[in-house]
Amino acid sequence: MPTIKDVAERAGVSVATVSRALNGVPSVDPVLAKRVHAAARALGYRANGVARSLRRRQTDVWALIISDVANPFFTAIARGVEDVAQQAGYSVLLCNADEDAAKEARYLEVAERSLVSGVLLSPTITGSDIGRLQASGVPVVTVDRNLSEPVDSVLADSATGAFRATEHLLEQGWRRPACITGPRQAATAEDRMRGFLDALARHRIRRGRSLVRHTNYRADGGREATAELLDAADPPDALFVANSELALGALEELTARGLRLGRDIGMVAFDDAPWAAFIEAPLSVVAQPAYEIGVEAARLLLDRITAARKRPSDHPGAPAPPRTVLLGTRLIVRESSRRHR
Amino acid sequence: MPTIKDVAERAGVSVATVSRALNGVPSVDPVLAKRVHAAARALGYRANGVARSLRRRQTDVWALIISDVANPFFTAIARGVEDVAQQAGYSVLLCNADEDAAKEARYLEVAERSLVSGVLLSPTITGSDIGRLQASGVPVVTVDRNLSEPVDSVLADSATGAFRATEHLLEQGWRRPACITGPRQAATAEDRMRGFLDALARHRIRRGRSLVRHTNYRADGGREATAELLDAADPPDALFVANSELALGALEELTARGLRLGRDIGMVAFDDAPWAAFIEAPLSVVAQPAYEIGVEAARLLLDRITAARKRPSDHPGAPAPPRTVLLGTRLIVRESSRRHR
DNA sequence: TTGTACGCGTTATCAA
DNA sequence: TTGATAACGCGTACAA
Repeated sequence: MPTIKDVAERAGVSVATVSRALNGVPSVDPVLAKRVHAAARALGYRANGVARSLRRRQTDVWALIISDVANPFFTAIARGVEDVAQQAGYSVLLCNADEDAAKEARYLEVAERSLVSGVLLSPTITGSDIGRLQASGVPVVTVDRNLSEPVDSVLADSATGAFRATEHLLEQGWRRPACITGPRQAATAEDRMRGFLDALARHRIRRGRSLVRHTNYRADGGREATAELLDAADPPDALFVANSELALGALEELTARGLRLGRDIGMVAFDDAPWAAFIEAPLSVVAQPAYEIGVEAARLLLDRITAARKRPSDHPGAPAPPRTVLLGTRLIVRESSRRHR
Repeated sequence: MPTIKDVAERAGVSVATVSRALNGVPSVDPVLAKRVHAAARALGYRANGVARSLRRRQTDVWALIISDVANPFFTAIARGVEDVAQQAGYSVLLCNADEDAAKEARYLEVAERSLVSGVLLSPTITGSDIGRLQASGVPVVTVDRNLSEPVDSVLADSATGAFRATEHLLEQGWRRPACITGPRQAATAEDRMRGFLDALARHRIRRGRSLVRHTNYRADGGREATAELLDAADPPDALFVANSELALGALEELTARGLRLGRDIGMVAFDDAPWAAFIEAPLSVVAQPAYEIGVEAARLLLDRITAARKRPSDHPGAPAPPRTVLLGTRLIVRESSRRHR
């Protein structure tokens, strides 16, 4: 691989001039600039990004650490982030924490070591530690889930979405809805359970907590929780499910038992997965604006990065306080939640 | 951020000793090593990955460039790759080319600049240019799709899978199957069409090509192609669809027209998407071993990397010739392809 | 076994 | 406007 030195030799100028010409510094003699570009092209020169980063103490990449690549909700976020990033000249490094706090921590460390210029994170647990990153001045924005410590974040209004979904089930005449939600430490899992419980309380249904199951945010968890609920002494007649992966698991179990949605059991799930409209009884869902979440988060990050550049380590003003963008959800009623007899 | 120098000062040794101690060089006095580790921990030292990479001329990250993050087939591959990578101490940088050759080229360039130690790629088109990477000695393995130039690759046997799927439709009594496949330059799109055409030929069905539609590998493409086929003079009575995204689009169009799978029209699609079993008429599919593809590809890459390390730029032997791993597919028959009357 | 000193490829500073 | 040169932080010959 040719280096800047090779280009300099071939163009008959110093490395400094090459660097300036290639980086578009205006004060370079156009004639020399032309020679430099020609030489670079002839040699197939490509700047060594690593050396550049070392010197600039910053890279043009962001890390996007999501909790589960297999979940279409998160990949939609990724697209939103990516579109904004590309536009602004950044590349995004997508990391899959796989709902595993240890994996997440590893990626957080990689991000730190690699001098990424920003991190977008959907924290596996509310206690995820971004302290080191923050300390080294790397802007962090959380998506989908927030942390216990305050930090820029873009969230959907889970609690309200869950409340409305549950209320909708109740209004349809289902008497005993249960809730299958994610791990206790996941912010969204708590919020959605909260919305569910509030709706039950509002309708004077007692002992709501006994109708809640916490599990991992994956299909297998959804299946197990469904089985457990149905095998209980007083089984539910409807399900509020906290994401589309869990819904897939619930569907499996219901199908295995020959239970038909909308007749034998009602269901609403979070996330409008691409398949939701096509299953036997099309699935009613709480749709989150996933792509927009990605876009907004990327904008927040961009803001922080440019703000940091303006205030380079000395401090003519404290950094802006953390901002939270809360986006609304939309209840899409299809067949699974309607009561047929 | 503390540097190696800070650690050295605090431990009362030279930077060389710190480097050696932290990298586990055995010749370091255990006492000093202990002091070094203590100092590092106390300062919260973390090696600057960029500086390290510059010096070592290599990083411990791989780039995995996939054609579409929203497609569960590719995310399953990603998991396979990741599991092997983690095990071997590598991080994987997931890049989403989004079926866009230009985006893919950008990521290829990022990979080159960032000195990743290996690249896994599902090429958007057979003509994707990996020449520069290869020239700089970065091992490349393609997954799912191959390139026109020979290179390590892990593929599923698309043609055979397509052949069997089509034959299955014919055996079920569907008379006029059509094929919706991906872009002309995508390797899998061609292979699957080939398998389809071979099956038609075998059953003496003429003018097979008029029953093929090329489109992008996304839901919107699937929908359009379906509409076009159904509106044609002599519409098909069954569909062979080349991936699960296209299938989603086809499903949309069929639903909109009130056509029921298995009664009005037959269908088999590539890829056993998580939802395939749950739609109204459960979808018959050609399942590809996606996770295994990822695992095998990662192993191939690992092989190349270690081989390259043993033969560091001098050449006591030519590099091993490109290897191709071809994995089998499995036809899963559900309801959508069975002929009901 | 330890420390000194150099080089990795860039960018940024400074003097000319 | 240009060029020489000093960093950036780390790993490693080489000498001690």
